[in-house]
Amino acid sequence: MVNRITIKEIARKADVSIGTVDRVLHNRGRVAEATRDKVLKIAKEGNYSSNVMARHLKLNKTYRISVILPEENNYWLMLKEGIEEGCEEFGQMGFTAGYCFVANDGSQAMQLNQILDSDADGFIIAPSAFHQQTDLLSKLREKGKPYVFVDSNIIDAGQLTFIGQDSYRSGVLGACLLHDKYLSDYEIYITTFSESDIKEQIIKNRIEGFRSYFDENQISHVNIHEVNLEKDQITADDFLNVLLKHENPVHLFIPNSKTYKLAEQLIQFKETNQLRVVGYDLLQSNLRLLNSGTIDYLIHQKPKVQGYLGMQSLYKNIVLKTDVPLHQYMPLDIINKENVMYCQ
Amino acid sequence: MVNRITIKEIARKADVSIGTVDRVLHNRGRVAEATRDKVLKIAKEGNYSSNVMARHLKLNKTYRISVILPEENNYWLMLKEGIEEGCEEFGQMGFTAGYCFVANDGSQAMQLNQILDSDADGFIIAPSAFHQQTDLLSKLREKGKPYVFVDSNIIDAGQLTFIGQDSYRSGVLGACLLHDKYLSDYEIYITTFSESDIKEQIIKNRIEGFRSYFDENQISHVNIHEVNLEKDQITADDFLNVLLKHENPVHLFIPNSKTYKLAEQLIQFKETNQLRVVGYDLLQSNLRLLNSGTIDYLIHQKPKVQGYLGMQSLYKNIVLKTDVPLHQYMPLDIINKENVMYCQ
DNA sequence: TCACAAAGTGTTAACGTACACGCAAAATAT
DNA sequence: ATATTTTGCGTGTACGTTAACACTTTGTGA
Repeated sequence: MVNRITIKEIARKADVSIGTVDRVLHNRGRVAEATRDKVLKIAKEGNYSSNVMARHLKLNKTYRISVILPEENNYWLMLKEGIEEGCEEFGQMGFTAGYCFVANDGSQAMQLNQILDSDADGFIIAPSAFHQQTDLLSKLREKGKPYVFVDSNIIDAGQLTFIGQDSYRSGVLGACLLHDKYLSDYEIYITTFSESDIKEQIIKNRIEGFRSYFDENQISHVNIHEVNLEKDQITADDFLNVLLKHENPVHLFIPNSKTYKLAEQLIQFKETNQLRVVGYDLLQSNLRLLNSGTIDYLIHQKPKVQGYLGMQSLYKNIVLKTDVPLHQYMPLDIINKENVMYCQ
Repeated sequence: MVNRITIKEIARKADVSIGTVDRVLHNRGRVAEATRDKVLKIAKEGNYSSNVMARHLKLNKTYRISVILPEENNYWLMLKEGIEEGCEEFGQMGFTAGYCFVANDGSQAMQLNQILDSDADGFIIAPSAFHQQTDLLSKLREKGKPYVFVDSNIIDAGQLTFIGQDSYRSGVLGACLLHDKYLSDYEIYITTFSESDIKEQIIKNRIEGFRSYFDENQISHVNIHEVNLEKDQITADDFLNVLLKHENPVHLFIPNSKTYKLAEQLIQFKETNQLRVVGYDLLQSNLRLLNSGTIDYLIHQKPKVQGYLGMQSLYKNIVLKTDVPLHQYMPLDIINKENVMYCQ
């Protein structure tokens, strides 16, 4: 990186003007084949790469990043925080971000069209923000605008990169946290709620991973139940009664961020049944339950870091023009009462 | 950050030349009091901050960062990796790093003097690299060079920032991971080795935190033992026998990265005693023991991220000239077999 | 043969900053 | 009164890149 060759030097070595070198390097034609080859050879030998500072100074361009998120809750605001941090760091390069929280009603299409019209230079998208079908992505592809997926992925959708967890493995981890070797027979309840399609898929993966742990390790003293409270039309109180009726001890795996929806029931559950509760995501409400000892472990996705990495990826793509890996898997963070205070 | 006022604009508004504005902003004198005030007022109103790109382009300066680490093992090489990543990202700004692994013999002073003479622009230092007393830090302070501590801290030593864990809280976490509510009386062995002063302090903090967990939660069915294998002159095999003789089940807390030194004994221990082993740091050898199920949890400090943050902090200080927090605490990462593959 | 396009190349002015230099006016010294 | 220094300020150039523009030379069609 140090002592890189400059256009001026290439020009001198090739005995042409910097204008010609520029035309060669930028493929804007009208250069004799022989000259072209000579310049390219020298550039390659000198390991030329354009000076980002100088280019940015000349172009004096600002880059607007449009961020598309589902709702303005605690979780997504943490992601936003990370993006803001990125703006601060890449602000010198002229990076700014604008946010759109997509409404879950008829106005989604209109909102997304507005975003398209605003013509940003890059996008950070949480796919679960798409409450209905959309052709936003294909339009972005047509325009050649880079977009990054955070939190959840869509396979082969032309994204620059995906930043998030491997949901299958996070399920395996959840299982491991609920595995008790010394306990004789015990029950595990997997509790879900109905969600949007994309989230549904993530939760399916988590559950698959969760079950695979017990299958692959041939653990048979565990009885796994799966309950979708909304689909099965069970109230939280009824569910609590089901849990308490068991003679065996009971563990709980809640493969979504909505643990808080069972808050009151969980507190009661914990009073009589000392077994573990594993949930997802450090929402404010979940944090309270963690601190009070109601939730034992949360699997955390570091939304703030996701946001930061999203900005960083766009910076690398747009400004540095370097490659970005297609998958940037976030660590599967285990959070409990004792390490939550240093959790990013 | 966007649409910042430029020197030229300030000059126009103040009805002076850019040279005068420059003299004011850089305090290089020979400006009339009245002019000075006028320029400063306009600069402040326009929220002036110098354009880092332009300045860097003009100065065309490269920054050399000198990295001082204890030894070239797995752990510190991960930290180096993070620094290299930072070099890549800030390479456009002319950042490069050079490494010095300090020998643990008489040549330390000579090595450190060489580093001083090489006259780098910033330093990343793992304080445990100082095997003997040194006045390197005071010399760096005299020269006004910024230095960052990673891994372990020295209080009030003039560092730009410290990047690492809160060792006390990490001990608390370790205790939590070894806390079994349903077990009747059981034993916990805290196993240490002799270390350099600075590391000794960290380990003392971890143990203090560890013990405080059981004290504060008034947990009395746990008997905690502390053994320094080197000081107490106990061989690993003898230690194993001590563990196996207990009638109560036994947990192990090894508050340093040297779990691997007990590898064979631990494997035997695990065969008869199914209780948990908690260690520190994802060394290659510890990783093997984790994957084989011998170690249950490792508390991980993300050395790679520490390295990256070190470079980032120096970049922010040297180039952006922004403030950096004095403490940047790393998360207390819980690593087990199931999440180790996505661990940074 | 001339006009005029096309191909191939060079020149130049920015972007915002830093800093050396120069020049006038005022202040001081001789 | 003249010489010299000091004070206050403006000018110009360079960093590396981009892109508009201008200039030659050759090719093409009427």
